[in-house]
Amino acid sequence: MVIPMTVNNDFLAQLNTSQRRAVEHFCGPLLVVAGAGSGKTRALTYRIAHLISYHQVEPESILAVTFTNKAAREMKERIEKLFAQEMAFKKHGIRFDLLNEYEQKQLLSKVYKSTTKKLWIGTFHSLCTRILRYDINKYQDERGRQWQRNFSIFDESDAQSLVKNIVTKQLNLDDKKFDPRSVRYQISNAKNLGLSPDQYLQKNPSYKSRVIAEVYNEYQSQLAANNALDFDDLILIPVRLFQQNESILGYWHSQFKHILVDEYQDTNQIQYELIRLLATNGETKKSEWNWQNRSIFVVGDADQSIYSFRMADFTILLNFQSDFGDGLPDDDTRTMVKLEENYRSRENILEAANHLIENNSQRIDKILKPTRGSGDFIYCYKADDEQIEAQLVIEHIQKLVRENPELNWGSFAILYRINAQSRPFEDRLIMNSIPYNIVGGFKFYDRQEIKDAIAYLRLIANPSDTVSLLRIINTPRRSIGKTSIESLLKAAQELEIPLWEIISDETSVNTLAGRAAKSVNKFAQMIKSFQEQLDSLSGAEILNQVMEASGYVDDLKQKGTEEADNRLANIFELYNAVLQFQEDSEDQSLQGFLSNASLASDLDDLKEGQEKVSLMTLHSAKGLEFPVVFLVGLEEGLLPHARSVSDPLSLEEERRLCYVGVTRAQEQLFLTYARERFVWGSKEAKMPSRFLQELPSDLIKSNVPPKVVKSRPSLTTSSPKILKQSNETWSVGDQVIHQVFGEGEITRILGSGKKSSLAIKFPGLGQKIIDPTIAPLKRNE
DNA sequence: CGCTCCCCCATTTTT
DNA sequence: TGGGGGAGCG
Repeated sequence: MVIPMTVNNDFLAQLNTSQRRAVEHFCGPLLVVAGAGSGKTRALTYRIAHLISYHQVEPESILAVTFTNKAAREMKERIEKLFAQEMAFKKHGIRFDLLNEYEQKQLLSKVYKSTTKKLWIGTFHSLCTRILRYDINKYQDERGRQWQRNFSIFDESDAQSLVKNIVTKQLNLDDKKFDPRSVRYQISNAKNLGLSPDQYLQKNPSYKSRVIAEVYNEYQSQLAANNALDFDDLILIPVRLFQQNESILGYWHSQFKHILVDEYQDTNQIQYELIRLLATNGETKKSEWNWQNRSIFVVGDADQSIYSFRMADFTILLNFQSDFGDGLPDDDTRTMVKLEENYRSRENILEAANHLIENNSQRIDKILKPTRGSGDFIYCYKADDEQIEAQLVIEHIQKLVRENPELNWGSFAILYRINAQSRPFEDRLIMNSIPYNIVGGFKFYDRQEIKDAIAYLRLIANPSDTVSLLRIINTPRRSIGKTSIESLLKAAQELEIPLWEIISDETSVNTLAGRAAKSVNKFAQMIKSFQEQLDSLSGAEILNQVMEASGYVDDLKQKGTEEADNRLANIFELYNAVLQFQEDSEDQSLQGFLSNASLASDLDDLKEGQEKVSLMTLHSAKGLEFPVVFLVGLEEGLLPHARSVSDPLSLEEERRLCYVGVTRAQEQLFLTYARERFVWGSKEAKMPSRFLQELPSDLIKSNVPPKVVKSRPSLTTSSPKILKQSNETWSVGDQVIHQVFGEGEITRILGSGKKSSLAIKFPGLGQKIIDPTIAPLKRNE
């Protein structure tokens, strides 16, 4: 598809110099250091559009890796729109938004078919899944284990129970000494470093590691037996495959000519290895690299690296210059661009953010340069406990909505360190019937009935998936009891074949299952019939039919409880999700939907323009922005989290987390903390977070009298005035309580004598002129 | 053999 | 504070 160059000139004109350098980059390596709100998504999308329309790059040879599915979707949509705008001008000679709805849709769908559909945009996990659906059958691990293309993706709880079973049942270990959760974590970390069980043991020689390596090894065997992979394998296996098979690597290397990585600071070793292999074809000598018609373009911000618990390593970003780039100092380099202009937040917010992050030692020097006005103060409130904290925040939101027509519920975000903090806010939002959206916590796909339904689908798609089989063989009740299952399972284990192979064979079942045989056979027959129709029925049809045929729906209908009704509704919602997926991706296969479902995150369905207050963790908030942000629970032990305070590096990550929170705010930022808080059912006294002291005090208005009273010289142009009236004396900087407007601070004294009045700034309400002789004011101590 | 009740344990962040 | 697992009962 060829698009006229005139278009490019249009969109390039909207960019600043640095953005333009990034967008116009064609071949070779480039690191884009992109501060919060500096328009990095714009740089990414424009560059992709530019590659295609100006440099005539084939869309299918572009690989763009994002951190969330949502980011991937947004990027596709934005690129789609860019091209549609171009085409509108070219074909109809008018602006895209002036076309009627039908013409718009038609253009978008045309662009989708010709361009965006062919782009490889997605998360590491989803892109790797796509690669594995082609090539996993060519892979063999160090112990000869193999997988088939229809592999299942095990979620964290599947993985967890597998590990737990190995630790406690198979190896009979003391689960106090070998906590299954921590063992699982160790295994995950090993995989993220690219280590096999043996390599892990070699690197950490100790008794404990020997045991963990043993569990790891057995865990891999069980995954293979289920023809299943965990999240980490999705990336580890392509890397191993590329390392062991030159021609497969060669194929994908020549497929992906232009590689873009968003949130590069959050990549871990194995992801880095994947990118390195694809970009360089595995050639380690830098001098041998051929960048002709190829590029590696990464975008990131070390100050927003908040995923080290997932083995993310921002030194990978810090090393980009020496890894891929020219390694020259900042002023001379041609392989790095810094985006420092911030288009999101008010100056006061940026100043606070810059000030805070300067307390970190490990970073690339970079400041956020304001492009908007200074804005209001940052307000900081101390509450007695988490209930009062929530009340304060919600009342404030109501007040702001009442008094600012440009704000609606969707303008607000409440950000916290841990999910458990959400409850009091939720309670109060419900009490006041304010619509809200909570991201995280329990996910849709974690619900029992959804996991059951998915288990049916997984078993149909992948008969080796014994974990799924065991989940649903007697759900709903088919009087297939423990003992019958036990004996079938034992046979399968002895023969080292998947349980399904026993269960799907009538004779074997008759021999082993006793009275349950009839039920087992009937069940197997049902699953078989769906397996036969795997290619002829769509995912949605299979789901619909299997939920009926299995008796799952009838079972719930018969129960008739409110809970059962809810579950039915959820299953229907799942059905809608399959339909939606089929429509969006044009992928009708069950397989496609299952992969998508496994990799879906809660954040992905956070819809914009919903006019709902958003509640989420700081981690979930990355990449988002809101006019008004409440950063809550700023207490020692919470932010920074108690588990991080003893380690300087973790503490820096907590500070980055706080920085991420601060930089989400466009217009106004509120900070809150509680004096005491319920933790595990008992009240605990809390100290204000150390990060509060790291913010510039002259930008912050607090409801706690500061120890040293500082007035802002910039606000009082003349020498400080004092207003004396009746028996009260008022001066600039005084904290007051107004009967109607609440707490405020005197910012100015106007006039003199009888005619004088006070300018008082009320948090969130702005500045008001008040005559203290008419409106009673109280001093706020 | 399945269900319910009770006790104990756990909370950092997530693709 | 809630969910999961184990024990005991119907």
